[in-house]
Amino acid sequence: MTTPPHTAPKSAPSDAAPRLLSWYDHNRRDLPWRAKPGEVADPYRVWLSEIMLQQTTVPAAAPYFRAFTERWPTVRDLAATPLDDVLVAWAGLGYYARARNLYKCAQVVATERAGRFPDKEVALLELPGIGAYTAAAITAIAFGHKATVVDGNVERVVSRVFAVEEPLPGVKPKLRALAALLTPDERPGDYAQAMMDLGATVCTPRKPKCMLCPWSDWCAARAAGIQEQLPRKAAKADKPTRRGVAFWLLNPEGAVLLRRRAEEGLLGGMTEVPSTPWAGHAPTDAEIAAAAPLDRSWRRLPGVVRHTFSHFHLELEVVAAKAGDGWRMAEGLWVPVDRLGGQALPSVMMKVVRHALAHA
DNA sequence: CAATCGTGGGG
DNA sequence: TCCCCAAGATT
Repeated sequence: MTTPPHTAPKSAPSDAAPRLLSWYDHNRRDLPWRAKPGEVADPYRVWLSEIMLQQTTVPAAAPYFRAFTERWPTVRDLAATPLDDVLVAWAGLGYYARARNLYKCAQVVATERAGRFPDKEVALLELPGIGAYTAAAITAIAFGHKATVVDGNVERVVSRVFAVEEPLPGVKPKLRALAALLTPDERPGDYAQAMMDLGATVCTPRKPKCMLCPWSDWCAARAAGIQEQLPRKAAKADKPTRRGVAFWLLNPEGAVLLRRRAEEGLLGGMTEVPSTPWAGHAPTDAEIAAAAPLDRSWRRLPGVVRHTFSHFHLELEVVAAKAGDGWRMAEGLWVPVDRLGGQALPSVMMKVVRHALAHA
């Protein structure tokens, strides 16, 4: 990789890593998946936590981690359970491909590797749901082997200390190379977590607390006064709005009609309240009639359910009906309203349920 | 390789 | 209210 002429030479003090580790030792955070000093890390717990933490905040992941590890203490326990139980337990956490890949990975580790995770990045990368970041994190944190962990925190820290002004995501390879340059041979797991802790608590996206930073004395971005502007990022595409109509159908036994979504794609494998397709336009009467699970007179409930996914906004109207005679003709599963908690309902569908119960 | 894939909290 | 963002992976 060549250094652009306008960029200052990259260098770090030789004691950069020891200083960060010292900071880490004095600012240790107590997280549910983190081994206490002297404890041996459990690769299963490290793996599970890293999957849950992908693009997910610590407060959001923590209760799920506790529930999973209590119910499935080992990877073999997880592998022995039905996929649908895992999807129910994951419901609400988002990015459901993670849950499907988590399950696949548990199957492979349990059946082909005797319940033991590989301790090398190249082998970890072969497993479902494990990419460059997670492979490095498991290698360093679970096995104590040197690996360069690069997540959003590390990218931010590195882009600042070296004042890298090229925008993400194009500059990722360069940031990775710089991060590798900083990575020490000693205490690989602690160093990886220290970098992420630094980014999460000190070198934050907005208002970084440079006064508390162990690297503030050599941080190039701080010296230039541009720390709050780094890392630069390419502009994001704006989110379109999609619209649909959801069908709240109750049978004479007080059960509601639900369906299982396709295994792939958005909310793959999760449970839903039946609806029209979600399109860029409000569904027409014909589209509504075509999507209705039964030919009934539907009553429109007041209000709209709004939800924002990763790449579009959704507005759902909800219509309701009593199934009456012939309700068994409808395709799907009938679930008593008081047992909806046992279903793999993603957050958007929980909103629909709450809306229907409040207005129906 | 750009797009896809959730959710909830914070400014 | 709205946009930003969080311990990314997959195609």
